[in-house]
Amino acid sequence: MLVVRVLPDVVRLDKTFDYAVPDAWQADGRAQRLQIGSIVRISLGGRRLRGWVTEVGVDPPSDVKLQPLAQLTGMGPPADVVSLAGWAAWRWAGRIVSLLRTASPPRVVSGPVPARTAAGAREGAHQPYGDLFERPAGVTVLRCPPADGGMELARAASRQGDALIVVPSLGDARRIARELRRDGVRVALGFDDWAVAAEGATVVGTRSAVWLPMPRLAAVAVLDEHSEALQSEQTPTWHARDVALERARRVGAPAVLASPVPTLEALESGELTTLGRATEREGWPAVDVLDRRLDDPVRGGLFAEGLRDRLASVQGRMAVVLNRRGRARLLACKACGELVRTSDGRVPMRLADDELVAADGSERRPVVCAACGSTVLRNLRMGVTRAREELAALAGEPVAELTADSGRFGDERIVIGTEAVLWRLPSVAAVVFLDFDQELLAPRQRASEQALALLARGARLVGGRRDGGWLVVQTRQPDHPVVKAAVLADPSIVATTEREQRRALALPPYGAQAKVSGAGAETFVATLRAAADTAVSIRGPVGGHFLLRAPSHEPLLDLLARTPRPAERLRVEVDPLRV
DNA sequence: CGGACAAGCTGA
DNA sequence: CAGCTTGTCCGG
Repeated sequence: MLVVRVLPDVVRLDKTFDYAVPDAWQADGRAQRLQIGSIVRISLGGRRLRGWVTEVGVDPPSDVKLQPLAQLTGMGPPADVVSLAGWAAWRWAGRIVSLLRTASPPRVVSGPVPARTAAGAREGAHQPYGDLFERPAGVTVLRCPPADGGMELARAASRQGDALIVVPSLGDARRIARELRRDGVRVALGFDDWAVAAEGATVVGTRSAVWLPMPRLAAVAVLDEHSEALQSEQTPTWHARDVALERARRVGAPAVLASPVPTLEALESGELTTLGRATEREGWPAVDVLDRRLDDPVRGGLFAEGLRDRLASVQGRMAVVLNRRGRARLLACKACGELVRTSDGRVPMRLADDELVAADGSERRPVVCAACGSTVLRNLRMGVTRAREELAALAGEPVAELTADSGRFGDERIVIGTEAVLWRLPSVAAVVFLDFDQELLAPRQRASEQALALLARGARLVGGRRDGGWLVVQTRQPDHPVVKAAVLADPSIVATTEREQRRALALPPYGAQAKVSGAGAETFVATLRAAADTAVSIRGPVGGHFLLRAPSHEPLLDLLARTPRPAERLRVEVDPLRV
């Protein structure tokens, strides 16, 4: 009698059960189609449930009488993806069921789709990036300029055979898939083409594409590796970059992580390649830094002295960015214009009663400017709507307003809004960051990295130096490494300073973190504390959550994996992007 | 997870 | 002691 082990599709259950394969299935071929990952229906405790086969040909336990499988629903993630899901469940302290759901076809796939013969891939005249995948299997980090859309890298990957090409957005995926198909490459575009991928194809898709079946994976490329869109916001908070790298490692395929602003995680995982100073400089636009400390401190306002000239001189559409959603308000000195910050300059301070208090509570001092000793401070906050009116007055022309959830615009030349303008406008001649200090001083561990990524996004929108594009950055910190990196088109400036700081503080990737929250957090953390693992430190509760830290992932993840979870809801975020 | 069943509490 | 809540266990 053939017995299979099945994991029911119930997250909280997290346990396998054995089932007998009905004899009739041998005759009609269903038994032969059963394999690891197959999706079946089972009855369990009187319920009908979906489940995944995790083992075929199990020794039947003698003490229980087995139920028969109720139905073979269709194909599921192949064995290597099931195994990858198991690894990811450990790596992000989640349940394998959540990951198998992500890895399963959205519609029933009863059999593989017949392979259409693809035309031979056309050889391009020039093949940049050609050698990146020829290196002995390993990880290469490609720092390419923002203007690079990644198409040539995708082509280079697909020349290796079936390539996995991961991008942050659906739009990117569609664009790359279209071009590759034009080249004659057999392409599966995301999960809608699950069955195509299962037959063997180059896969192009957003983060979930790392879970598609790829029987002949030959190369991996992750484009815009720095993008936050590559990490799942639901738990487990798996990161497509890390899953893709693990997948490449398992089959010995070469992998390239490409980004104009590679994360430290990427830089730690592979060898950095750049296109050379001259090419990189060409691929960044000119950056105009308007030092707000030089403005007339009494007039103040949202616009630097030189902005009106910029608005007038730029030909074509301009995007004006004012990030204002739930950000901490900033204070500046009315006399010298310096921002009010903690003594190490990293955290903005706010007025609380008659004292200055750091946004993270780490420091308090009397209401005095640290730079000039003045006691008169000014609030810098202003909303987008009022900013639009003032900007229209300054520019002497109509200005459109655009935010993530609202905003229609016609042919106004200037569009103001939150970060959304960088994602919703097709292309512009210039991008203005009205309040870049908001980004530089955001109370987040990755503020610098994210601020530079924002500039890179703006840079892609306006194109390279030769296209005449401009970035205009209003700031009180013109010497900040992020600003310098953009001005000099050299992201390594940020990488170097960030690396030092994160090493010193043992922050990722030089240490592991996990955020624990939810109703069951208290109980869970109590159990963790009882386990007394000296490598793992536990802080909290702060704002309803606990923060676990360890020098590396292993002790932290092993502890999380072996600690039983409480019945109440529990959210464990490993390597959270925002702490 | 959701159902089954046992133990504990309440009101008549 | 029925009727209801709460807790624990188990499913193949």
